[in-house]
Amino acid sequence: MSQINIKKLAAALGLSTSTVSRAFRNNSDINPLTKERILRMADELGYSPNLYASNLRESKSKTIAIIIPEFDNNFFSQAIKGIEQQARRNGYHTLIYVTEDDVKQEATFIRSLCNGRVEGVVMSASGEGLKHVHLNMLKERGIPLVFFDRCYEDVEATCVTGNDYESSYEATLHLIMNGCKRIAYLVVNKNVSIGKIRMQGYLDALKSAGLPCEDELIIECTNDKEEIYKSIKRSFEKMKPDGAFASVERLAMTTLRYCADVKLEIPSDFKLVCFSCLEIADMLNPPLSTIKQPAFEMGKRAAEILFEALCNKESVTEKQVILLPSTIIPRKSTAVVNNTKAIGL
Amino acid sequence: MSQINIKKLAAALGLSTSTVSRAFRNNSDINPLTKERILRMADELGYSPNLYASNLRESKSKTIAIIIPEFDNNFFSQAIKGIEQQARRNGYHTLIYVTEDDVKQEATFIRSLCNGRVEGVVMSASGEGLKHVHLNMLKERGIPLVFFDRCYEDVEATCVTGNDYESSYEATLHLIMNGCKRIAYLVVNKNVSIGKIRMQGYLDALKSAGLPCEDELIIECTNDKEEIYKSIKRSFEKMKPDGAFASVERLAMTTLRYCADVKLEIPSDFKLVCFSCLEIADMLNPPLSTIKQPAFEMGKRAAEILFEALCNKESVTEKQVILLPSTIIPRKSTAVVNNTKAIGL
DNA sequence: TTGTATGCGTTATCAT
DNA sequence: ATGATAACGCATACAA
Repeated sequence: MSQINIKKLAAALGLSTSTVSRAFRNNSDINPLTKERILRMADELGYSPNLYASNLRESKSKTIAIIIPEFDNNFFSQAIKGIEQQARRNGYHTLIYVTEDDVKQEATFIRSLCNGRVEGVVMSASGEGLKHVHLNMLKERGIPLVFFDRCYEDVEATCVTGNDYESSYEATLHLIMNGCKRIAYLVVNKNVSIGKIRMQGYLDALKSAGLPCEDELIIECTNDKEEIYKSIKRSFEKMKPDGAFASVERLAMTTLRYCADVKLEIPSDFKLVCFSCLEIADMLNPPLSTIKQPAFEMGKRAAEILFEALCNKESVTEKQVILLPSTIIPRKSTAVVNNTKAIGL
Repeated sequence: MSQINIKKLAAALGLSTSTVSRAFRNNSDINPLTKERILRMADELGYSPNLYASNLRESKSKTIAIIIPEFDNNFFSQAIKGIEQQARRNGYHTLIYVTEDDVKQEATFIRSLCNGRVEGVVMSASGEGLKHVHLNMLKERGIPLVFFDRCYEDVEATCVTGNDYESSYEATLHLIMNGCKRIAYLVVNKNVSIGKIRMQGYLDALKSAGLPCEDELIIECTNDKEEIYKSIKRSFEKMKPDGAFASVERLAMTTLRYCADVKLEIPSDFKLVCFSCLEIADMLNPPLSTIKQPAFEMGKRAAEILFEALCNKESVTEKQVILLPSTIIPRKSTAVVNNTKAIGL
């Protein structure tokens, strides 16, 4: 099936390719009638300009990429939604890549984007490797990069993230105020930017309340569900925490399961708060206290910044850090109870 | 900054462009040492082949598109994950488009894909308009299409979906067996393929149990949260159902909220079951009985089929319908209770 | 194994 | 307002 191209269309109309080309571009001078005639015929023959020829000619792709570490998370769905919506508004296409928390994958993806495939990248970092050379390739190619949520500190790029330190501090303090004295911190990887910052908030809150921070109350989990459960079980049995602050929703869910299994009553025996974008946190049993990040906003904002950079290529691309405030929503899982048992009568 | 291209690289090496080109393609004959020399120099000068020139030359893009109606849904996150993973394995890139349930958007997206941007499309349909001409464009261009979950019946394309009719029938029967006599059916749009099929299962189950089906127990909702709540309230106040089958998770969540608001006890006064991929359905209050679709599998399978078609271009592209079975997971929200109130003592 | 020459489909420049 | 032509960067058929 011989593809239709501009030459054939021109021939069929008895016109030149330049005229036909003009019909598909808005600005050029062309007789409205001719244009109409061309478009009609194009429609009939099923012609539309070949994308790759145009892109080659104009050296632009009208495409951006989103790179995220995972997908199992409400946060990322919502953020992507914000990015995609913004891209659509700007007439851009959106490529999506999931690294599954693998920095090597991330590097591979980035490399595959540098040959003109995209004009910009919005990304949430996948790890905390030390050399982020792969990201420099983008800069060399003049491809702007905007981080959201998880950033690499050593990379010069604007980052749209949450006020994680403050939120973590507050959430921990919230647990303390409501009576917790032995608070566990649940984290996937305490060396990754986000795990680290959130931990700092936790540590500082403990300190400011004069509570000791015990290493074994910092529970580092993997991404594997079984493993998470085991880590929690091990640490809880030994350390007997009376509360926990989970840096990631998934860890809180496993904690809830563990508590149910060992009949640890929430909130009387144990309190729990976590970062989460779950819309139905209030319908859980018990209703879960959450730190809610503005995920959609974050994605949208990151994309907006990217498109600004794309418009004024000349604009100063200084590294900016934009913090969008999270909201702490206290629910039953951290409520104060008249805990007669604990008081002793 | 004058971009580096194959000519400059060749010049820098004192070689011809063809030799350089060969170094980046695996099959061609080339002296390994030359190749190595070229690659090293390329790395140094930051050269990689221009994507659009290559694509134009080879007329292939190594890209597929995913088109989905919405993003707020666990089902789609998981399905996309399956598709993206499969694409990655096949060395393809993945464009994503969200229609927000707008068939016009869908058509616009499709059109923008027909100029060579993608080699294939995986999509979940956004509506039930009658003319799906926009999809014929794909066929004309020889771009294979695979539906997942929601299909257009009039379009000749393979569809990977759930055994929705059977699941709906069973779920409704489950409610009946557990004592419900006035069962509501909650649906976003009863004319869309999936809403229609699921309704048929519901209706047939009622019929086979000898229960009447009352029109006003079929509650058609929009996508707007407020509206959903109002529709449910209106119908529930008038029709006093003692159970409901929700074709979409979101509707069930609103139902739960409504029940809480009006102190309708679940499962004693009212039972609820719904389609949902929520992993934490068992942690809701009450634990929610669900029909769980294999979302990840569905996406994966749809992508696999697409890539098969992409490999053997010649393969018979007959319309196939592949049904992946869902699992009904009964939980407390549909449990039988010793309902002394109801029995009258 | 390497080089030469041509064309992929489009758009911009220049001429008419 | 329209047409002729060159160039975008690459990959292949063919020649050496």
